Amino acid sequence: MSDVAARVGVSQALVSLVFRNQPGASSLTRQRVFQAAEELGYRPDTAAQLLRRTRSRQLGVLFTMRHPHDVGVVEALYPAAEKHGYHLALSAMVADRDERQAVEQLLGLRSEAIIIIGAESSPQNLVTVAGPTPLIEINPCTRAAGVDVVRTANSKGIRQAVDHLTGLGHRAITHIDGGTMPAADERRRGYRTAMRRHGLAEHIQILPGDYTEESGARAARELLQQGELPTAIIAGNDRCAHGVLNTFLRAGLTVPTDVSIVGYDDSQLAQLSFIDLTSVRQDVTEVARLAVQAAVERLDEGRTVDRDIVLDPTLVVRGSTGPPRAR
Amino acid sequence: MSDVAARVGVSQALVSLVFRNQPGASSLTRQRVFQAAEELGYRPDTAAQLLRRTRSRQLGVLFTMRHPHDVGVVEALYPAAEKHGYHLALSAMVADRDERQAVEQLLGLRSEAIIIIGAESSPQNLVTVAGPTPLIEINPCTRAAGVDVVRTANSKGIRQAVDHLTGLGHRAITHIDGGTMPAADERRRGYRTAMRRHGLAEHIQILPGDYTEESGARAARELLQQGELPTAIIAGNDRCAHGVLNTFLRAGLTVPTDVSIVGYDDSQLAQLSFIDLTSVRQDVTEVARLAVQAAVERLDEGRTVDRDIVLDPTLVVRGSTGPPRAR
DNA sequence: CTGAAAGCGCTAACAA
DNA sequence: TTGTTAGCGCTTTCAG
Repeated sequence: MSDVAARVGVSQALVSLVFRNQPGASSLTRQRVFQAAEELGYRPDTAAQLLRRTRSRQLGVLFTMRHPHDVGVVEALYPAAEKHGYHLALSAMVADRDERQAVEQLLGLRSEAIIIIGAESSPQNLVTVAGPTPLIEINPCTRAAGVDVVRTANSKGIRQAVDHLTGLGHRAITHIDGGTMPAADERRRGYRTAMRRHGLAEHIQILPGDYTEESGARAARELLQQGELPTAIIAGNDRCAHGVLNTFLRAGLTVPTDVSIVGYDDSQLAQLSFIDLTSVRQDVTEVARLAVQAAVERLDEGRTVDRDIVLDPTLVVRGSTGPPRAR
Repeated sequence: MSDVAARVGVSQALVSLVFRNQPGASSLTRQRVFQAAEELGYRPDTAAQLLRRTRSRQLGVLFTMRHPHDVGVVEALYPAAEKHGYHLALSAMVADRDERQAVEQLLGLRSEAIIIIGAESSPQNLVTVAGPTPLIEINPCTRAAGVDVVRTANSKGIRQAVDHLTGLGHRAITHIDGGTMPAADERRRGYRTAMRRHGLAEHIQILPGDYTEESGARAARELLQQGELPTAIIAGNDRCAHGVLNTFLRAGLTVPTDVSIVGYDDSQLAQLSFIDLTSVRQDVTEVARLAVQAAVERLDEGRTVDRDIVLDPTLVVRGSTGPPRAR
């Protein structure tokens, strides 16, 4: 930077102003600075900026790449953050690298807040690691004090699915749950409640799953072996539904004539023409927007009380659900 | 850090040594430093380290999250980098955020080299942006001078697929390509060559695709409409194969009895029990290892000539391929 | 084994 | 509109 300044014949501070688009430099100077920078191949050094600035204007993002829905959220976070003048620092949660380590990395880079997407473990220990840095969890497993949460009303989503199916005439509706995965608990409870509300308590059947395709396939095989199939299945998420769907197709059943299937997330998977899955939509753009907003409220607007932001999901009806075959 | 030093009653420099695990501090001092840090909640500041250190020991990673294979590579990069004492800085390529911007971010953070996974555009402009920073491309679309490349021998992989299918008795083998996507060109050429080598030039049929599920589904529908199905299909990648497979299943065909299908990547998708796709494997662990090694050679061992590292792929035979039905 | 001092590249507060 | 100064938190070098 001093090279650029020397070349133009001005002070470093002025060059700094120009690069930050701050007022206080004549347009002639601006031009000359940019030209000199171009010629010298100068690029501002983020590390030095980070060190010197009072604010880093960086949001840390903790994510896994294994769930299409989470991927969608990350993608949506970029424009959402930019709108408020923030940058994103990414850190992946992968095997052999626990969440704690990932958080440490983001903190070391001076992230002002950390957005965690679909963490599988409790945020409690992260709170102690993060200290005063605001934490925002998207679709967490469990809540913790001091953490903002953005999530969709899972029970409501499941209720919509059950309403839709009963409206079509279904009574034997089975749920394949997500075990201890994020939001699974709420979806399970929502299923029970909705079934009771429709007077279908005796048809309540919950099979264990973990949001993976294989868990869906396993559950489907189990149902096939039992011989007594339900007329509809609500899977814990789209991936699980995918496993159920394909396993049934392979077994020669037709969907939705033999069985109706509902997923959760309305991820790209559900939208594929040959999957064409009725699914409960969580709007990733909206989720991302609200997560960033929560961070901004903490950082720029002085909010200190926790927020629990709940979005209403919407059921997207596609070709995997229909009336049950008359029996 | 000065707080910690003051608390223990030593100089900052000593505390620094301790945190970097450098020799030159007594074990008593070490203990006391760590304890004081714990009590004060001290965490070394990455920005300051980055600024001061002569080497950042950071590798930038540019990636998309949409292809399961790429995700696998990113995950494998963490341990590979750590083995050489490097950290990873992640930057996603998403819509509205071009590769150039992503590279700028990584460069600003002082990445010593940048590993690019499956970029869809030519690396040529990135070379000018990166300047002297080594670039390593994993499965690129096109090669560029000054860039190391790690890839699998795509033509060899396709040849193995063709060999496998002809060995089963197939003659009408169609390829659904990846258009302008990474490695698609080579796979297409490999297909043509292998078919000719088996004297099946007249059976060469290439349908357009783009590595997405939908492109596979589209191609499959087209084949169904034509009425004249090949006995086997080699898809450009696993996602495409997935679209083909499901579309055929939906249409009432059985795989592999009616049609055999081969994918490419051997991603998690192919490994799912209900997909069970014969696929050409690219070993992500090995790819990641070699990419990091290429960076290390440039950075620590003074290599300046470009390298083109080609891995041998291996065909993983699963349930989606079998002998053709006698006609 | 330990400490003092310089400075990485930049920004913020002030002075001109 | 521009320049001066001080220092962010750490590492490095050199001297004890």
